[in-house]
Amino acid sequence: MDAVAAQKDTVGLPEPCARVPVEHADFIRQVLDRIGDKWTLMVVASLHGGLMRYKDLQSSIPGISQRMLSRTLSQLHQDGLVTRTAYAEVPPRVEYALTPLGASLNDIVASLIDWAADHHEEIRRHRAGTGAADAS
Amino acid sequence: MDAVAAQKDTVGLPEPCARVPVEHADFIRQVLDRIGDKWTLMVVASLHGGLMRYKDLQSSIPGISQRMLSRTLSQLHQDGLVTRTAYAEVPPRVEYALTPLGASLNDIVASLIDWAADHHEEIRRHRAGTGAADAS
DNA sequence: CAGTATCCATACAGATACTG
DNA sequence: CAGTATCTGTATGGATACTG
Repeated sequence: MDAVAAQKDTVGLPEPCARVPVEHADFIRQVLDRIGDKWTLMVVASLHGGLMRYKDLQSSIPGISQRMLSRTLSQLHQDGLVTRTAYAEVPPRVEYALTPLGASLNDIVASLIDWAADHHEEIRRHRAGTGAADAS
Repeated sequence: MDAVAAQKDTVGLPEPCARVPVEHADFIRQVLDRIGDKWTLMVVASLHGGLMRYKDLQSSIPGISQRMLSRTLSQLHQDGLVTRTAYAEVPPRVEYALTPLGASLNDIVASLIDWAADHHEEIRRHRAGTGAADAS
């Protein structure tokens, strides 16, 4: 019945929720825009083990192209999340690694990946039949 | 001969890291594709307080359009992350809320927002001058 | 109020080719 | 090996109009 709405009305946000919901959405927006692209989190996740070279990263991330890897790496470097060490030697070698800042993000990324690993089946089940009988 | 033969090892991850890096990238990919859009995390974050109606959500998330809100909500509902309760009455009222699954994701989203709030200044500093002092 | 459908702009992303 | 430039396709996302 209609009693479901009795638990809490005033759908706005009159409560003193200390969280940062959407009021300060500006920097959330910025962070989301940065990490919300197709590869950033993958690269960060790949870097969790330590130093990695350009080609190793590319090998590590199946479908990524040079362009996307370079772009992502540049953004990450610009934002101070990864370090870039270039050895201007005969065989060019460039190594990337997470900065402490990047590592802190990686911690959350790891949580996200963990969550994905833990719930992707459930999501797929729901996607097949949204709370209803199986459709396939 | 050059030292190209060195690529036989270390491209993968020789360490016994129990994490799920990029080997099972398929479902990570799926989850990232879903939450990696422009609004999903914002909507989830907005729903953290409990039940919310369509219009309230729209008011809560500044720049979102009907299309994007509907889309995002549909995806979320399809994936079983939010519940949709429609009262097909004279004044159409539809309420959305996070499911336990959605709430578990919201926990990570909260961490992400917290991280963003905590480090966005640092990121901006780096973006202004990448590791070096700004001269301009 | 809630939501969908259409049209349109752009940003994202991939393939290729080229350079250091 | 590492990385950039160009060209192009596609998905994302926004404005508007319309329906239940």
